[in-house]
Amino acid sequence: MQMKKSLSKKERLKSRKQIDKLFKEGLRLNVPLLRAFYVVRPFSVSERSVRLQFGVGASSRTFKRAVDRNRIKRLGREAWRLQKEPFFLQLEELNKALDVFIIYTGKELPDYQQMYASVAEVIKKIGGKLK
RNA sequence: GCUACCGGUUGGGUUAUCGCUCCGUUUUGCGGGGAGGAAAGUCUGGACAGCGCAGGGCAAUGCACCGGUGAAGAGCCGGGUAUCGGGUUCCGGGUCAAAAACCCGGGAUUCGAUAACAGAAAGUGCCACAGAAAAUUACAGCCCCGGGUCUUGCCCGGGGUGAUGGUGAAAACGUGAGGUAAGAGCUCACGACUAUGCCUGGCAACAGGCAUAGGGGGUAAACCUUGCAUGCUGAAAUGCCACGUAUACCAUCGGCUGAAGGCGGCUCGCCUGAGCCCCGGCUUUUCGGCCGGGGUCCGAUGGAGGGUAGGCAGAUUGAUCCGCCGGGUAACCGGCAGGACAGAUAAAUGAUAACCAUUCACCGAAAGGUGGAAACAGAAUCCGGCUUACAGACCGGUAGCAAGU
RNA sequence: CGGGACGUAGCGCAGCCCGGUAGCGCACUUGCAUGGGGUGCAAGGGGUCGCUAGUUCGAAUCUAGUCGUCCCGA
Repeated sequence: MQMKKSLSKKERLKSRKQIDKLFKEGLRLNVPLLRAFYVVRPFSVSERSVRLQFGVGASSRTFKRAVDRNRIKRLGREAWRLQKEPFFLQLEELNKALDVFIIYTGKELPDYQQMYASVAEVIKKIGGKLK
């Protein structure tokens, strides 16, 4: 596929139903600063499902101001966008689809470097478990 | 000039690479738009939508000097009044031998700030402690009368008094004179205040003047009274489409008698019999019997329950903003031509790098170099306001300090 | 997006309506009782009443603004 570094609407988790299901049935994974929920689905071309869907969020309990929550989500999306490519290839090989949702669990506003490193770790761990 | 405080305006820019969202065109490229002055708090006023609605009253809530403005308002503008602060000037007093200066008090005028600014003379309540008394009150004191006692005096009883005393946040108009047994707005003069009437100025609030009457503590962000305003709900409103489920149950109404005797409106309640009808199996020559399964109403509206959690409309161009001209003290209004104006929905507006502005620290004689800092904060139906948060820069005002004229 | 409640001692709460003394239980400190501890008894300390203004002579209480915590509505 082209545009390997993009992250359009289709590749983001948008449906409330799907996200609720993910929290309820998905597997959980903790790394410093982040908590990830993920679930592996069988992939079929006929129904227009997407191989890899992603979402990110932060608790409004710990981050009261909307500016800070927006900032965390933007940094999270950016880090995911730049690092998801090898992941995608692995899924294609296995013919599976994957949903991932990341929640920021730190208490203070992160900078880009921290976020990038944490997301990299999440991808590494999930990638290991897929095998 | 510096520092502090207050008010107002503004709320960094350019480029490259990789992305996000909407629109357009074409087709997988290109072009264009993409957070705020507060988007915030949700304190207010509307628009819009659904439901409700004969008329009147009560209740509840909100507002409260006057005029203007506006769709409306607890907004804004102008004016009035009150309080506070400053300046100028005048008068009186104190300090001093005297003047100046300084301090205190008052008047006039001017500048600025603040005000939930109707009513305490409709009624009710409250005013701790202290004090005689906190609003029809007498503790001490003062004065009068009667009685007791030998008189001054003292004691007992009755009465008058709001001047004296100390208390308190607050003590029953102020000053002077008359008056009295002692006293008191008890009376009088002047002054202050309140109410009413008239005159003058003003659209009005109100101000000034004259006359008459009055003696009344405070508190309405205590209850309350008066006047005015307000139907309720709130985009999760509301309309449509798709998906999906159960009319099992209750109420009202209509149709309808059927494969079945009638009613209750559909399996045991009654007449009358644990009934009747259909299908299948077994048995029987048939009638019949036994076993198993199914049926014994349909529809509309509302309630209640269950299901769905997707899409479209609402929904982004409007009481809009910028510019010029005109009117108005101003808020604001009118006219003109051109331009500008996001639309997401687990929710776009971002990341990295460089440079230029702003500013701080250090190095340097300078040019310059090195390293930092940059606030408050993120649209969610849309507007008008209010309130709160805010780095730096610029403008204005006030106060202090330093220097000069 | 729209409603509502609560901030008082280390902890859990009362007082607020209708203004004047801040109180209760547990905990803490000291003493008594016991050989010691627990239990019990007696005494004591500890408070910007979330914060900032206003009304009032006077505010935990009334009013306004503000900060924080929690809850409810598909």
